[in-house]
Amino acid sequence: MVHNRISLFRAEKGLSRKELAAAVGVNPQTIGFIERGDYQPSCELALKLAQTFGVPVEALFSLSPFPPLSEQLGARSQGATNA
Amino acid sequence: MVHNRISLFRAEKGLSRKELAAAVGVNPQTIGFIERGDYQPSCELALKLAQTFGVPVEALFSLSPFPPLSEQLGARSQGATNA
DNA sequence: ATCATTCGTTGCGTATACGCAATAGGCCAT
DNA sequence: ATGGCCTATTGCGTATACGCAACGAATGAT
Repeated sequence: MVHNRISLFRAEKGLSRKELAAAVGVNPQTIGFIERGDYQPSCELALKLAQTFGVPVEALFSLSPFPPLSEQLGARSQGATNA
Repeated sequence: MVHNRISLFRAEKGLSRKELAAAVGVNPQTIGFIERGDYQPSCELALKLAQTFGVPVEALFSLSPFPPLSEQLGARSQGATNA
């Protein structure tokens, strides 16, 4: 299964699904389906999405689950990676 | 259209299509179809291929054509990038 | 209370990614 | 000359990615 962080990046850019869909040339529903994992994109769409957000494909899609943002940004209080 | 450099990396690793197919869990014909652009892989397969070769997806697949190896490796004699 | 925007979902259609089996040609052994 | 390995291709089947239209619900602005 493929995990993705599209909604995260979309939120950061302040884009609606409609806008993101227009940017990569698909239907807004398609973005929704992909975001919630109903289906995974083609390689081409993955490249376009990564290009739109200015990140590598691996930052958007992954074969293993993404860590929560708190962990990745170096949270201290709850004791994660750097205990 | 999506361009790819699978055959290049496969040649470097000395893998047959059968072996590469086994490594990523598809049929050997599927590798052949993808290599010659008959169809493009899913995002999941692209991730697995990139993982197998130890490169980012963008090194394997691209929305724009890949430059010839000679150019990328800094050829001098025929006058390319660094004239 | 209306209206716009966003999102979730469902249904139906088409294109295509993939599996599997079969065939055929090139090349390199023996 | 036979046999293996690699590759190309074709045909047929299924799963799924996508388009499009429609509807319902939630939010926010006026």
